[in-house]
Amino acid sequence: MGEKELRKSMAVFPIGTVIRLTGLTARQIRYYEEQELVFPKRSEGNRRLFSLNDVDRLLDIHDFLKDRFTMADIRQYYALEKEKQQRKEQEMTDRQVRRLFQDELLSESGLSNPTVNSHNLR
DNA sequence: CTTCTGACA
DNA sequence: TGTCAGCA
Repeated sequence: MGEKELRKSMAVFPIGTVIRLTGLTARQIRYYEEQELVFPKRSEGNRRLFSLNDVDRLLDIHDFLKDRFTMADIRQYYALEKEKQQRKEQEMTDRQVRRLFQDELLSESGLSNPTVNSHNLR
């Protein structure tokens, strides 16, 4: 995760700030969480802490609801989104594994190390 | 003063 | 979804 995504995922806003940022009511925000559409973190005092991503998601949820989608519809939508991103993450790790494997083969065959290379080439 | 959970005249 | 109660 890049530092940019990291900042967007930092849970730091109390519900009051989110209310001003989204125009939604506390009731709506808490209800969306109750329906497992958003998962804000909690402070030590059990206060909800939202991230910028949470704010975006709340707005998206509200739009979906406005377009008459059900809570279940929205939950499934995010479930699919999660699977897609997990596939991408898996592909990335696969690439990393392949790269490491290739590096090992190149290293063992002495074709990647310039120092050893110039030596073996006599 | 702000937020939280639970409940419903 | 609004709103009020009683806490923390």
